[in-house]
Amino acid sequence: MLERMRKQTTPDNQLQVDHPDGSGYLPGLAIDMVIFGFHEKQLKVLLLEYQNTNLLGLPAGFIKEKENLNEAAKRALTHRTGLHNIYLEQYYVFGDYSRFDPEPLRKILKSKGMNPGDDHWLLKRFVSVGFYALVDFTKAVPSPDLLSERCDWYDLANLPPLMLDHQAMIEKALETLRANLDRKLIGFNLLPETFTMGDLQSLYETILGEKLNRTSFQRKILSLDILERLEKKWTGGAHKAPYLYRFRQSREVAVPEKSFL
Amino acid sequence: MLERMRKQTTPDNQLQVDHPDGSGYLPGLAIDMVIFGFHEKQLKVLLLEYQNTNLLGLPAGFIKEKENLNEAAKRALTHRTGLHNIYLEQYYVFGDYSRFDPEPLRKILKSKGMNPGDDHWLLKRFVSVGFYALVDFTKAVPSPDLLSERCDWYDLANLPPLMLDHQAMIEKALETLRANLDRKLIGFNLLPETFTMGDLQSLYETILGEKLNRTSFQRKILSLDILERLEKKWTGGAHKAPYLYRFRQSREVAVPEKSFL
DNA sequence: TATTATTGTTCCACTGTGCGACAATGACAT
DNA sequence: ATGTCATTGTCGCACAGTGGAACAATAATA
Repeated sequence: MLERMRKQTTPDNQLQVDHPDGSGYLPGLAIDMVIFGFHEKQLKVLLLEYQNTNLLGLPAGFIKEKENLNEAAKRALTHRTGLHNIYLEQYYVFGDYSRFDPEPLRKILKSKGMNPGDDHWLLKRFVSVGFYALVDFTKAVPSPDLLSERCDWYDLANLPPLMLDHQAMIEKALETLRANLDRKLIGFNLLPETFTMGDLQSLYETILGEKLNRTSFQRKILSLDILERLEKKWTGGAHKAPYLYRFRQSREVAVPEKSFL
Repeated sequence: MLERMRKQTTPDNQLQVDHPDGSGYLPGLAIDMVIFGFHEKQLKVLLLEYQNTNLLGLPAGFIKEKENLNEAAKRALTHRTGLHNIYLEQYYVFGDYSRFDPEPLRKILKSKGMNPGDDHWLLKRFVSVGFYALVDFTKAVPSPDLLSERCDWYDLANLPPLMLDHQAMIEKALETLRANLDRKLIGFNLLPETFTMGDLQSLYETILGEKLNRTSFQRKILSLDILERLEKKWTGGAHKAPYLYRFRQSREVAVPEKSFL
């Protein structure tokens, strides 16, 4: 009984960085994750900071020899955010040879007191599968991995310089999110469980990068019959209090739709 | 002068199948291609047939150590169809461990007179990047690869049993094509250079799997202002001859659009 | 109690779509 | 030649969906 209760989620951060051949993982294949959040009308991205290197980059992951690719991505996502059951989707494979540049990783490993040879598995060419995830900013608890010092949210609109091609990876993820936003109902994954119509609209406006008509937006969203209206919210604002809504469907599944905006 | 004229497209089929470690290629990573064609109101897929094995499968490819992933896919596509400048897009990475099954490949290698050991590189686990391509059926010249006996078109609506998870790969490719069809203008890549409005409509109907209204379809497509009307066609049919149209834009680039159907 | 900002809702003009109608046409049969 | 027939190009109309103005309701503040 007690054993069962004490049982922790495996830390599973036991990446064999010091083992030069990376045994146990598929060689040459990595996962890079763009984890989106939304807070104060701004899109956020979760980034890792590596100590003493001035380097910032996307959370990454590797695939175990007998593990599913998508499971490996879920695993990495859970470790960075503490969250389960998150909207997560492959969006592109970054496979250009020109991506290959071992220097940032070498710098990071050295900062960890290692002196990896040129044949260290982390310094070889990687093809990287890009995933993006949509999380509830208020629930995520960012935590760094073995190689990094900090894990924190950054404003998407104001990103610092990133290592390798991570900037381009984020841009492509945002493109994909934009394209999917009006075909699937995935936006809700970025909001807390209850929200106002204004919250939802400003989320859509931020992602799409354009103003939307207030009445049309409200009418369209409500006509989809996916929201449940709750009691009034009482904001601190000097104005009529808006209703709170809750998303009806399981927040996981994307409802296939004709473009609805 | 003559040398230049005689110069052939590199056969480049020199896959080192007999070399047990597959040197020169990225390990554990493959490309599988769903090549779509359209003929007589039917969607077609290009499949490879392996002699004496009763096995059918999708054209595949591997990535050279210093090659871009997308270039490797282009290379494979060109070798199977003889065509350059074809619409080609990544659509999903198949990375489940359960895909791993060396038996079909072993059978194929044996049929080629080889007796590969369990550690032969082609018998290891592969993660496969799925691409789909849209080609002009009338221009493609299917040709098999080193391991296969024949390369031919098959009716998508009536597929024979396929090896591994290739059936699911095709289904997912079709889903993606469907979703993209009304956001980008990629359908034209499946038609010859000139076509009638009826051809175009039946292409859309076949891909989407539903009847479309004739007058609305015509009005919508023409309003996009992407077609050039040519002289009349004269069909053998006992009815009014339809106009021929030609796609204006480069047939390569997908025009981003709000969903237009 | 008045003011102010925001929200919920209604209304109306405009656009786009589904669909029926009809004339035009090209091949074939008679 | 003439009539038949299937298909195509085009028009018109009813209907639905959208953008945007307008207005009343309301919650905090002055």
